[in-house]
Amino acid sequence: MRTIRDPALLRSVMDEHRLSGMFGKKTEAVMELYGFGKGEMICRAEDSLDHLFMLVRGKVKIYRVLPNGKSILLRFNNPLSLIGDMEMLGDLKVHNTVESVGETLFIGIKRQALADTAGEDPAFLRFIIKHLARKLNTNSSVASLNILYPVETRFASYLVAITADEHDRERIEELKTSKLTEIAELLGTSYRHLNRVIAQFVAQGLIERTRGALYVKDIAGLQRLASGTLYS
Amino acid sequence: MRTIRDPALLRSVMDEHRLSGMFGKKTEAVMELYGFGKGEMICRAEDSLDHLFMLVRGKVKIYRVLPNGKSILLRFNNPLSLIGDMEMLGDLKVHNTVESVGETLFIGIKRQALADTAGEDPAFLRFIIKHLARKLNTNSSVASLNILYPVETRFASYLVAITADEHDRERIEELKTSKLTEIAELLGTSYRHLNRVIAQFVAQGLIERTRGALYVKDIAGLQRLASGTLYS
DNA sequence: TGAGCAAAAGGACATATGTCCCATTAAAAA
DNA sequence: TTTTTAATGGGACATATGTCCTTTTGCTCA
Repeated sequence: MRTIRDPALLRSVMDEHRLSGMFGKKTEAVMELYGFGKGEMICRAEDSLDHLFMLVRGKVKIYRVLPNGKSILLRFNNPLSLIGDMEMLGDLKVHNTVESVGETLFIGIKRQALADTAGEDPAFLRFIIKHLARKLNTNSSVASLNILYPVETRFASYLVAITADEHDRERIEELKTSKLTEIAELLGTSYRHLNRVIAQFVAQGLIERTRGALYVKDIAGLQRLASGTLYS
Repeated sequence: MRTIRDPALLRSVMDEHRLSGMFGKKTEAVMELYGFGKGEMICRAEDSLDHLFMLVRGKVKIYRVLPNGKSILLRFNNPLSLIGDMEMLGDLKVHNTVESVGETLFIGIKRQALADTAGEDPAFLRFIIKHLARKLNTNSSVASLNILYPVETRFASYLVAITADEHDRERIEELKTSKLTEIAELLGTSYRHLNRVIAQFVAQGLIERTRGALYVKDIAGLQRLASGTLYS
């Protein structure tokens, strides 16, 4: 982790995410920029966090390691998202591991500063609340989805979500097989099983598979399969 | 839902949960008491909520109904817990159904009052944040637990949690079979399968079963099975 | 271009769990 | 107490998914 002292950049990323003027002056005054490199950990279970981070550039991967050593990928987060809100503001221990996927940039607020200034700033607190509420909501959805639907449905839902993200491009290049393992984890299943489901989708003409890349052929069909369930 | 105008009771329940003086005067001024009867719905999906509720007496059951009609029991909440925090403060739609298990009593704050006063009260906002963080944390734990462990482990974990709640009484009277169906839902499994696991636990001498009631015989053994995973 | 290798896909079998239905037991009514 | 009924438990089989390992594919380098 490196501290980046660059007021101009700070102002720029704040504009980028429409954060300027959203918090009180005091809160803004204690914000600093931090950079993380590829694969670097922002936090891991049992750490004590010293900062509240707002991801403003790059992507992070959030997963949880369980007592038996298994780990489950919880989600990828893109800007703007908060890291450490639960821990810093909810007095909780860190439970999830957060890893920088590529280069990432965060706005950070030190614990002490948080208590002194941001913690008294209603605008800031409401901002945190909105994010927490959104996280909780997504989390609940995904949790019920995972427990009530088979992988087939979840994967269809995932494909729909991803494809929507990717705008009108129907090709999902990110799905190179190195990523399939990751998707399997995200869906809470094994690579083997995901593979089975993919084969089935291909047989049904829903998607095509070439050299490890997947192409969505029939988004409507996938939506039908996902039957209203959606990731987030 | 009935409005209960009883300042003395309000003061009493606030004391009971150490809420007195926790919020600003303005916030306290807009709090009111509401009562719900057995089986009454506090809210259900797609409703628009008019109040933020704090459960101060009784127990509520929170579940989610999914597009395919299936429903999953998310959790039971005891005082002190918040209902409508995500919706009122996070601008989200209601997704979960909240049902009063017996008679329940809530402190309610009207939407408008919330925006006018509580929304500007840092103490109140921090209180909300703590609760949201806690909910999110519980939720994530349960979600990963559900996806990574078999019902056997989850049920062991559930028994340990319940037994701990019940203090040193090792008998779990609430587990009358009418409740077993509910527990099955909570665990995200079928009654049939839960039954199988119970039979197995009985065979292993971990619990005993008589006329629909379960008795924990070997809590240490259950803890071993739960292997560090815990509900909440 | 072909041998060797690594990545990806798939086969076989085991386990976890769901569904359907029947048997058994407890509760209620006669 | 006997009969009826509903609640509870369990059997049989189907499906979803995991694990392990083999086959296939595509790639690299000689």
